Amino acid sequence: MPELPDVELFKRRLDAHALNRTIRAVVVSDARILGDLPPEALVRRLEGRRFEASRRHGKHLLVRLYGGGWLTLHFGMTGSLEVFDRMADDPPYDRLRFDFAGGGHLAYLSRRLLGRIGLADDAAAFVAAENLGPDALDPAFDQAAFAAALAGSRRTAKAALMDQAVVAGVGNIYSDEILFQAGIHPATRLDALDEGRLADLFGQLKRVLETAVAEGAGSEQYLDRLPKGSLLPQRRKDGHCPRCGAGLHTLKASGRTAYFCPRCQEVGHTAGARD
DNA sequence: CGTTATGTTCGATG
DNA sequence: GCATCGAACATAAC
Repeated sequence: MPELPDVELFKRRLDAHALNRTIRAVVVSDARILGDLPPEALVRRLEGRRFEASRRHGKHLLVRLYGGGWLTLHFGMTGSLEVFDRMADDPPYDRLRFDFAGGGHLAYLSRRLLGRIGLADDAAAFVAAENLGPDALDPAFDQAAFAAALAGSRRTAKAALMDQAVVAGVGNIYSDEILFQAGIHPATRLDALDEGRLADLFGQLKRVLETAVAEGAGSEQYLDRLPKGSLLPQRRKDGHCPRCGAGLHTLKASGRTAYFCPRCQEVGHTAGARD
């Protein structure tokens, strides 16, 4: 369930329950989540040590270890972090678990195993190696940076928002909300947007994500915490536009489904008009 | 049985 | 070079 707002929730959970606590054991119950990293290498690196601080960059969570080095977590489509006290409460799809001295557990859950956990020496180097653009909520990521990242691009607005190299943190779900709030049809080509529309898009990108984080909403859970007038609680077949009541439409873009209001989101100059 | 699913990568194609 | 599409990964729910 991970887009930027979800990962922010995971970060807060980890910060509240796992920082500064001695890691008594690391239990890898499905090594596939580590990719090529041998489980013993991770265990050796973490056991007996403590997490010092965490940082989120887009959909990635980076956790600094006392003494240097970072644990990196990415959640794929079905990953999450959960905390619990009694092993009887260990949730399903627990792939890797931290047991802390004095009690308490933190588990990385993932049904489909599409995410990854790893180690990194340096956070900035990791972000660069992953080819991630600026985090969507980084204050240094401003409108000028957004415009620069999109300059000359002819892709659709939806594709650009979801490109982690352009801006890190937005996925299929929240890109729909951002485009809805900006009144832009998902298939609108970027080169059809004038400066004002691009500024609107950037403003909604920030506002939608800030609001989701402030309200503690995710991309699947807690959608009812989003303000009235949000698309996401209605984002389903038979959903209706929260603004005008029209039935929502969908379109497919490289395997993903976009939901949009056919009346509130201008078609504008769209791509893919050949079919 | 078929379709769809919050992510990302890779090869093929236009 | 740019952009898109479909398949792949793994595991479900409907």
